[in-house]
Amino acid sequence: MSSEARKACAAPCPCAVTVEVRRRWPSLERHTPRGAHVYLEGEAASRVWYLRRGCVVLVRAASDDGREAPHAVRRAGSLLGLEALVRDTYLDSARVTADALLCSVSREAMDEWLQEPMALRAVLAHVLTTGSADVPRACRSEGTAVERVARWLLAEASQGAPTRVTRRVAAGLLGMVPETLSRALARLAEAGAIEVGRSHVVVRDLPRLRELAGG
Amino acid sequence: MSSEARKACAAPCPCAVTVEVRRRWPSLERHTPRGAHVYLEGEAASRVWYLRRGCVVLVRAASDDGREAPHAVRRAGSLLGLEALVRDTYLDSARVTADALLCSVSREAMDEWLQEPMALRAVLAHVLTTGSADVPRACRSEGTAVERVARWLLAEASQGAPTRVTRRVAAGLLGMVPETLSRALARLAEAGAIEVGRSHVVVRDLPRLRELAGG
DNA sequence: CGTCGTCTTGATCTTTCTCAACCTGTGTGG
DNA sequence: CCACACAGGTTGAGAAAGATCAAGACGACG
Repeated sequence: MSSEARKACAAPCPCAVTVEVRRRWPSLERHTPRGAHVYLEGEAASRVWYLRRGCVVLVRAASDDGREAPHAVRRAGSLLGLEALVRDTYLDSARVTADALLCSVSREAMDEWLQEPMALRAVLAHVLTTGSADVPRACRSEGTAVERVARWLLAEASQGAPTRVTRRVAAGLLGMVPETLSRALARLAEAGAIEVGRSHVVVRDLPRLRELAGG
Repeated sequence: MSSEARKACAAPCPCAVTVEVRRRWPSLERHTPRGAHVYLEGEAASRVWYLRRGCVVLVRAASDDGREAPHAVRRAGSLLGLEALVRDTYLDSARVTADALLCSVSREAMDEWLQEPMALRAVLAHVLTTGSADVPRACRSEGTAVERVARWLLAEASQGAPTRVTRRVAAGLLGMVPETLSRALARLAEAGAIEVGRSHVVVRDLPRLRELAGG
């Protein structure tokens, strides 16, 4: 992979995968409404999806009490269900949180597509990049709730597109309950770092936010 | 990737990467003693390593207070520092926890090696597999300390080779302090599921352990 | 045999979870 | 067009889990 290609992959979007997919995949697109599931945890992993538009959250059953814990957000330009290449069942459920435009191929077609060295490289780069960009480990030893939320907001801000997820999902990503997230946001707001509304969060004072995220 | 190749990749070891590496990489091996670092977080990502023997833990600085949080264990047969393919610096530090036998190649050589479709596939499979096999998210919403420890022990047991890591590292992986891990192990022991010594943990009653991990 | 580092155990304190009530914007049906 | 139900969000008080601090025990190693 050339240094140039590496840079292209690291860029938020359009990344190499997008380019490759655009060029190669049959344009069998499907609109999927908010709330719908793309695939379910434990289901036979038979297809791989490409998310052209919208937003999808990956959730995994927390335990047998039926609750679920979201653990990653996938935005436009992402491949979903890649575990189909190495496993027989999906590891998590993918739920649409913002109306999505998806195209998919069967595992076999994906295998075939990966005969192309360029495609294979693009996918590898994609996996390495998204894997490392995921939400950092969410546990108490990573700091207090306020610090973790501040860090998450910083990561969001640096990504450009604001994540449109509900409080419940955001809290899940951060490993806390919605109430705690709400309180943390309130603290950050009263410190003047952000502005919080029922349905929006805007960063007001970036240095201050960084400061609150720091220690 | 054929169904057969997929199965081979999913197998614990030797996986496709091992086979490929054995065949292709120049056998420039280097012994690295326990405690040494393979690479450091933030360092220029110039090489990729293959861990032939031993055990390595990946740690990431928790915050600016100097503490570090381990977030994954890599055993024999793993590739280390793959972020070199998509980034300019390493995302975490790799520290040897059991005397290791490593061989490494420069980023450029790795790029070149990846010209081989087989190699590329093996690496993709490897990344997808290890990525999904990592320790599950460690946060309170994933259950109590006892449950998380029980789950971790089950995962360990199913992997065959017992992880030889210190309590400190194990606790870090699970997102708790060593004291909490110690107490959780004591609880599991008094429930008869395991036997705990200063330097060993043996599963005694698998069904009981599963039960304690469950809800 | 003594020292050091790791592990364990106990007491206390902080944080977050839980449960409950209340608020607010949205959508529905009369 | 308005009343109403409803889901998602906020806020408060109490409980529980884990972190912290401190002391002691065990094992490795010189």
